[in-house]
This record gives sequence, C-alpha cells and structure tokens, in this order.
Amino acid sequence: MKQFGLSSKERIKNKKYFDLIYSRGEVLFSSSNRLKAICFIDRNPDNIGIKTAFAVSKKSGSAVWRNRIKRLLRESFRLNKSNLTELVYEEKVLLFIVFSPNTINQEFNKNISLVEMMPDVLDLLNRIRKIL
RNA sequence: GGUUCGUGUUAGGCAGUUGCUUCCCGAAUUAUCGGGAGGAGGAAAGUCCGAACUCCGCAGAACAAGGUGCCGGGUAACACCCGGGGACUUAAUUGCGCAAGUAUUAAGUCACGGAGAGUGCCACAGAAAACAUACCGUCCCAACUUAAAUUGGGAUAAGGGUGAAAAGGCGAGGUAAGAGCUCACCGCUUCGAUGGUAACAUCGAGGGUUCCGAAGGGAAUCCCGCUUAGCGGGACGAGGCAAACCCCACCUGGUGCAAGGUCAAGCAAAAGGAUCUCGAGAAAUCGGGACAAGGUUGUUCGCCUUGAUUAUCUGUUUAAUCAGAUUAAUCUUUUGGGUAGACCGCUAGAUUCCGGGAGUAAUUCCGGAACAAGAUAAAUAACUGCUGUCUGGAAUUAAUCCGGAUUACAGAAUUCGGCUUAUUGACACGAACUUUCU
RNA sequence: UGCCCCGUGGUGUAAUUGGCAACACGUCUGACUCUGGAUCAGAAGAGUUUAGGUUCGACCCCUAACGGGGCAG
Repeated sequence: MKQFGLSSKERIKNKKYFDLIYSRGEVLFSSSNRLKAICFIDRNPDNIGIKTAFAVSKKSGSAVWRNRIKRLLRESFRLNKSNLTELVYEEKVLLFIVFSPNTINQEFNKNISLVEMMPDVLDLLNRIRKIL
C-alpha cells in the first residue's frame, strides 16, 4: 500500500453503500462552513480501512468546475489521510466518508486553489477523529 | 503608426516530485510490486440536421404522417458546402430622364415553387376589403325657375378622405365632366430569335377591341404559332396572406450503444431427491466402494455405529422409544428464463498533412508520410524550478536589475460529416476610418 | 447518454381562424369598528423568458438561444 496513494479499492463504487451512507450517516461541517462530510462507521466489518467518495451537486457549477473541485478534494485528502488510517486500524472499523462542497459554488469561487482548500479538509478530518 | 470589423492558424515549452488510468513486459500468480509506452477540444457543448452501425418489421403499390423547395454541381448523405441567377435594402456616380422610372459600382440581406386549382382570413377606420363600390366631389338634364340654393333622374374612379392595402405610373391629347378612352415613354405580360446544361439574360414583334349573357361562357375582329377546309394560345386577365389549410415536385419503414450480444450470484417458479456412486435383481431389497458425523485412542492408520432436521398424522406402547406415511416446512440437485454484477460491442479510419494531376470552386484521383484516449460514483491532476510570451517600475540608445500575469470559453462517454452557440491573447492576410512623414 | 414537455403581474391560472393581455388570492389606500379580523369601495402592479424573422398587426406562426421540469437503469 502506497503511503500517499488513493487507488480504486479505497473509493466507494457501489450504489448500496451510497444508500447506506446517505440514509444512516452523520453530517459534519467544516468550521468555515465551506465543506461538508457525511461519514458512516461500520463496527463489525469484513475489511478494515477507509472508503471515500467526492460528490459535487450538478447545480453548483459547470462540468469543468465540478471536476476541478473533486480533484482538489481528492488531492488534499490523499496527502493528509495517514493519521486517520492508523486510528482506523487500531479501532478495527470500516469508515465511509463522502466529501461535498457546502457553500462554495462557481459564481463566488471561480478559481479556487489547493492552498485554500487544504485547511477545511484538515478541519473535517479532525472532527472525524473525535467521533472515532 | 493607431482603432474597428472579417477570415484563417495556434492554445506556450522543458525538467523534477507525488498521484490516477489503459496496454505491454517481468516478479508474484487472489491481492500486489517494479519497468516501459500512451492518456481531452476548437468547439469535446447545444442535440438542430445528415449518415455509419444495431435490433425489430417488410411480396408489391397506394394513402396517412413528417420533411425539403430559384438553377447547376459536390458528397456516403444532408435543412451542409461551392458556383451561377433573381429579388430587396442602403450608399455613391451631383449618371440618364420633365417626371415616373432606370443604368453602373460598392456593402449587406433573402425559409427564393404555386395566390391563373380550390377553401379560409383581412380587426378598427372607411361609401366600398373582393362576382367591387358613388360618402364628399365634378358634369349634364328636369322640377321650382332669371341666377344661386334645394329636390329628383342620370354620367363619372380624375380629385378628397379612411386604411397596412382601394383593380399600373407619368405626361399629352380628348371630353359636358371624366376614364387605357387614345398616344409617347416606363412597368407588366405573350410569342419568337440568340446566348446558356438550366435558373435566366439580351434583342425583336405583339398586347389596353366590339357584341350577347346574371354568370360559367359564347361569337366577331386582331396578333402569334403549327402537322393549315383547320387546330392551339393571347388581347393589362383586376389586392395581400401558403412561417393559414392546401396544390405541385422530390425525399423518408421504426429504433436508438441505457442499441444489441455472451456468462451469471440472489429472489421467485417448475420438476425431482433425502449422502453420492457401482454391481446384482422384475421389484422390494441386498452387497461393495467413497463421503460426512459420532465413538475408541496420546496421535495417525485401523475398527465400530449412524446416514440430514423440525412439525403433523397413523400404528405400537401406560408413557417415552420405535416403525411407517411423504403430508408440510427446511435442506439439497436439476431446469429454462433472467436481475445485481462481469465481459463483448469499444475504438485503425467516408482520418490528417505534404507533393503532383483534374476542376472557376466545393471536391476528387494518384503517390508519400504521420497519427490514432477509452473511463464507467466515471482517469487525464497537484506542486516546484528554469525558460518563452505579455506587462509594471528603475533606467531610457541598448544592455541590465526588481516585480507581476501566463489567462478566455470550456471536459471525451458508440463513431463520423455539417450547422448553431460560447470565447481570451498572439500571429498572418484583407477591408474601412484616422494621424504623421515623403 | 438518449428522448419528451413547459416558460404570462408577488403567487396560482385564463386568453385558439393571429386584432384592447383577463380572473382569483396577495399588496396598498379609504370606509365601517374603541382596536383587529371579516365586509364594502377604490387603486397600483406585466407588455407575455431572451433575440431575430413572417405578417398591416404576434402571448399565439417559424428559427435560434436561455432557464425549469419529467421519462428510460
């Protein structure tokens, strides 16, 4: 397993999981209210690890902008996930997270950079650690 | 030199680190790791047209429905492209002409068949809005009567007024007043000749007549053409709307990769079975082997016992137990269809560039070279450095130093050809305007 | 990805051979009442999503764009 990698095994790809997460998951907001994360913890799992997805609503912007937001979210999660991974292996749980923008949209945040995005993601990851 | 517009080209380059994804090679052979090669646009967009491909349907023809609409060419095809024609708008030529109109040049626009097959509509205003009509007016006659005015009977589409639109325009003659009533010119239209594949253009000749009928129409006269005892066509044929119905000509079967195909958990259904298999036998059943569970044993082999479970019913029995029924459920086997899911379809073709030939051009033929993403909760990204380009400041002849920007529109989803829409900077070409110099 | 439908005052709906954009609720003002509600009287508020075209004339017909909704697993 690569340290900073994010392969297809660590992503949510099944519709069943999305239904589970959106119906029973817990919604968290970052302190600046720009991002939100929906997470669900499976206490008796088959596999141990983290599974993530990055969802952007179709109403918030054009296809280019949505792709860019997803890439930036993925990038910032990928570089900062190591702490959380250790904790998850200690607790022996399966953690699902779906990241989404909350108040960001194309009108006001046309060209957002990675530096602006990173603190919000870190904030969210800290909140998730507290739940565990 | 600057500004604006149009057309075309192009979407900075190199290196490093981290990461995603497709294919190939190697190690492992489930997972994964290492190396190599590749990884978004001019519009990938809108989904407005046209095709390829797919399955379904289909003897043939017609109707319905939908589409296209000047002519010719290109193309796999087209609502596309190229060339030609025509119409309209604006400007200029202080063009020609008394005027109406018309010629040439430049720029732009055109969904540009048919209103002479039929039906329908044309509000308000106006006398009248479609087989026309007399409101005001003009003129004549009659009455009262000298005249004017008034009333009645006629003639008249020149003038006024209404309207988007009132049955060619203008000038002259003509007349009681008028009128294509007559004439010149222009327009319109018919026929012919010439040019052109054709749309069409140029030239020439003719065309506004009279009588009958309510009308369709008929007759005469004149003109033109022909196959010439005759036949056919025409004589201003009388508004607009077909992006109203419609007529004419041509085109189209439907469906869309979530098409379609292969494999196939689960659930449901159907048919069996009660561990499987071999042998004997008509069958009940018997025997051997394997398998599973339990017992024996420190362990293995071996040996022994049993052949899934629960409920119900029947028989036996005091009861349990045991035996049977195969009744129900569970379990299990098979079957066809087939969901989740996986795979195929899936990326190498009506491709691009260069040279030569054909063609005014679109395009096409020949030769050579190059390239060619295939994801599926959906990859193609992030950061750093150098450099190119643009730009601000210091400086200003250049070099140099410090700093900033690198952007717009926008992200493949079966694949092509177009159209439409969005859009920044740079470069090239062309046009218009303006400034300076010669 | 493919297909289909819609767009009219603040809100919900009308307006069809193409001829003045209508109604209800809401809003505002006045009357009634000690005050409010109810009731009565009156007023304002659109130029029909946008841009072109056809037509004398367009909510209506045609073309393009923009926005919204739905269907197909």
